[in-house]
Amino acid sequence: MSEDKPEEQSNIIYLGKPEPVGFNSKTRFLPVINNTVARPLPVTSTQGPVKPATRRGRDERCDAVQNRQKVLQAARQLFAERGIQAVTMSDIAEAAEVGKGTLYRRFAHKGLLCQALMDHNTQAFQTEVLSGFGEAGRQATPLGRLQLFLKRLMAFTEENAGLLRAAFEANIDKGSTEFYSQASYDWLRMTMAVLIKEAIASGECRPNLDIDYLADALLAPFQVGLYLHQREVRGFSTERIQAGFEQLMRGILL
Amino acid sequence: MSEDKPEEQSNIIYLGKPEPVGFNSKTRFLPVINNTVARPLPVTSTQGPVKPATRRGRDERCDAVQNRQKVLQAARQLFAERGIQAVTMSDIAEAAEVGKGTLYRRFAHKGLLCQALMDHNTQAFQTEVLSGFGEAGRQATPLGRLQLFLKRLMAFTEENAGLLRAAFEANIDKGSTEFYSQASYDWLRMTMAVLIKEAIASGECRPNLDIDYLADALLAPFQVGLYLHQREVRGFSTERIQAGFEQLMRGILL
DNA sequence: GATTATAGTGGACTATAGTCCACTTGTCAA
DNA sequence: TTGACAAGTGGACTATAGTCCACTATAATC
Repeated sequence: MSEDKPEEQSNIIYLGKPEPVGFNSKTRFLPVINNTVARPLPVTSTQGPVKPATRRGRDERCDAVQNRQKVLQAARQLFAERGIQAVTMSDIAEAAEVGKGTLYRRFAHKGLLCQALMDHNTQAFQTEVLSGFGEAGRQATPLGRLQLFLKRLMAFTEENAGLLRAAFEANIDKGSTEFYSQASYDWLRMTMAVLIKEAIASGECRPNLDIDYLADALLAPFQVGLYLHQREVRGFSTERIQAGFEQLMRGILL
Repeated sequence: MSEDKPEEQSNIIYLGKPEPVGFNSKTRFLPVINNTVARPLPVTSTQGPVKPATRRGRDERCDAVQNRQKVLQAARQLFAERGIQAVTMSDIAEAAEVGKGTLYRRFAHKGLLCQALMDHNTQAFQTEVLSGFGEAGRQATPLGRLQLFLKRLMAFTEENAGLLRAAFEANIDKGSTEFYSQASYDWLRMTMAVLIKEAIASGECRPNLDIDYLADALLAPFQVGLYLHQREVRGFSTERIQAGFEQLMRGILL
């Protein structure tokens, strides 16, 4: 990773890692760290004052902070006006009144910019998961929480469909396998793995499962391209998808 | 679809459609139609003489046929020399000694060109599936054939990894949901659906499954980006993937 | 074999992504 | 305060994808 390039965040706090403990454990309700912007940001939000220092301990310059905000604001507005696909990086730079170098320094490509725009929603999602889904989650069994997680993932996909789609496309453009190395996917996978593990521990799932494989495999049907195809092109309802997935978890074999 | 644009093939012959009958039925061992090149081509191969006429009944011009061959040959060689990613469409046009207009008329983007280069392998795959996997298939139960199918799909993915990856990336570039509308994916899904249906009929799978949903969901873990990530980045063996998928089909619930 | 409609051709051209680097600004520490 | 230097900036520039269209070759028809 080069010195001056936008760095991909990796200090997300995972559920149950490195020593997975009970999902309900108080100690696990940790803050979620933003994982979508170019630089480490505080827990609060993309908007807030930037505290975390760079390698040498120097604060992010305030003109840089301003420019980041101008870029995000311009992108939000242009996306709303013309649709995400129709907006180019140059458009955004121009509307934000910054140079392309500045834009690309923060957001190496449109996908990362889209991820940054989803930041607030992403954090809400992560926080909810880490909090164990509030009251509903506390009353549920581990398997119930796994199902709550997937339901919440579907809702997240629905409400961020446009940005997720654009982010996916831009990320794939950088290499189709690298998508699965991203922190955001990693977080989904780790969360899924913990939830499966706990469902095994509670006796609701079979023992001796290949958890790491199954975490991937069970997330795969929710991959944004396929999910949106099912919803928009094939006309599947969310209920149908949920029910179908339920069948998958139960297994197709008699 | 505009008149002069490369058309995406759609006259694949599906297993068991529109009236699905027994997989073993002799009548179903139909020829497979090429689904990867810009124009309808005969069953035999991309190389063979071109017969099928255009809408008005005129044969494809022989200079066009030659140029198609020159393009494919040039692409094959350049891909081998420099790697697929490093070769641009202009490189290919230049090496094939044709103009860019000619190149794009046949292959609207690199993905379709990659698909055309896999054509031979794709046909071999489809033929094998339609033939019921030869002797091994005839001795297997419907569920056994479903497993043979997925094993063969994995082998196909392994042997065409580079082209599949490039084709996937280029296709996603045109819209992440459209990938799943392609004839090639459609063929996989329909095949999967028939195999599940037959396994239900034979009593090996639960009845009342949402076959159309499950066909997608069970193919999703084999999506090329995820599969190659598991193989190359995470170091999963093909055996591990097969075993994990077996667990998925059995269901994770106790 | 001449005619004609039209498929096919090629390369100039446009659009966009993304890089590069000389220059400017802000922060720190002396 | 100020000097040094890292961080940040912006726009010219390069690379590539993909379009467009005047022109050419050829298959079908007369």
